[in-house]
Amino acid sequence: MGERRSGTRERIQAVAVELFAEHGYDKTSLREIAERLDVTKAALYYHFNTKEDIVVSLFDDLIAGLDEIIDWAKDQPPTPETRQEIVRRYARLARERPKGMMRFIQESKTTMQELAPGEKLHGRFNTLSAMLRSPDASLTDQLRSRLALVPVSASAFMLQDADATDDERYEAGLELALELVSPRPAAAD
Amino acid sequence: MGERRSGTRERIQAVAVELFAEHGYDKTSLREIAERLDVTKAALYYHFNTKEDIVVSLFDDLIAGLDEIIDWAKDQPPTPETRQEIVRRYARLARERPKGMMRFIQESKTTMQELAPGEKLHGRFNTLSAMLRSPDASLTDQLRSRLALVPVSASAFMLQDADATDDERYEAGLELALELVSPRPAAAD
DNA sequence: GTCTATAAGGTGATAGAC
DNA sequence: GTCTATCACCTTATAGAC
Repeated sequence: MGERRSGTRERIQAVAVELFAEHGYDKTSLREIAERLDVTKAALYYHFNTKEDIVVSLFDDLIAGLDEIIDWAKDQPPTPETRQEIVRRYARLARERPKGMMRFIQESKTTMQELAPGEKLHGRFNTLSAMLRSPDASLTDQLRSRLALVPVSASAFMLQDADATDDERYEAGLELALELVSPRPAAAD
Repeated sequence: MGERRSGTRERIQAVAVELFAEHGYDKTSLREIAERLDVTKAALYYHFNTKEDIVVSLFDDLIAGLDEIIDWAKDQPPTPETRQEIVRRYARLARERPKGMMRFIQESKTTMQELAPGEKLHGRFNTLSAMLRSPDASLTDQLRSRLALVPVSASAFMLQDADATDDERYEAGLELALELVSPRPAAAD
């Protein structure tokens, strides 16, 4: 689809996701987005029909990325190695999103669920989590598999006070996630 | 302070936290809260000066609970047993809050941070997390300690699709949190 | 302690000029 | 592709009666 016009659409997305992550979707007004871009609200409506459409366009991109991982994983054997590779691919995906994207979806679940593609995204995360555990997993293991992707998406802002570079935060998130999907030796006490 | 009048204040809090958890703070209007209680918006203003005051009253209660745990823990040796007991006390605290409270603070961080006591709450969680690790912890261990309390507050809704009772979800959250703060044996592969 | 009525302001969205 | 001007709506909050 030929949408190589002036890049305004992409600039709107970039500014929007940043503001959504910082103040939340509801508290971010179109006026605020427009001001930051030095255009008027009306200009936004040339590129997106509604405010919700902005966030939908953001989610669709992420959903496509998750689908790629799911499509790959469903043909793999359910081994620890596969699970670790899922985590690595997810980490790469998260890292490639615009700043604020993962924080937005992580900290605004309540908002998300009222949006149309929020349901879709939720479903993809469920699918991915299910691939990180065996079908007969205990309740604790189910919870572990659902928690496993959190450090990857959240390390950036969960460690924001820590003295570290973005790369180090990323590595820490990946390491913890890998640990959560790897076989655990008998517990010590 | 003698506030034993009719319990309307408490009913407002209970309804508010439920709606905040479900739709988010911003999307929940005072009209909605009032309707659910079969009173008018103006009646709410007799009990709370502003909408924000409702959420502040909710947070203050939780902060007091966290302070109790912190006060106890700061006189204990920094052993695995102490960390496990912190987790157990936090789990008990979370369990005793009104339904929706933990989900609200977990899924509405963006909203929270703009509210006055949100900062305070954030600080208490930081303090508690610091008590769950050694001062020279690696970045991954720092992340682990920050993640450790999540399953406790989030098991109820992270496992909402699972076939289990509330008690079982609670136990699973506690078990996983305990695992995250307990010494780990050498990794297997 | 709760009501009716209303004020003041921001919001998402649209029409039509350029 | 962006503008000005405007609309209808909903919000938080207040004044004053009962």
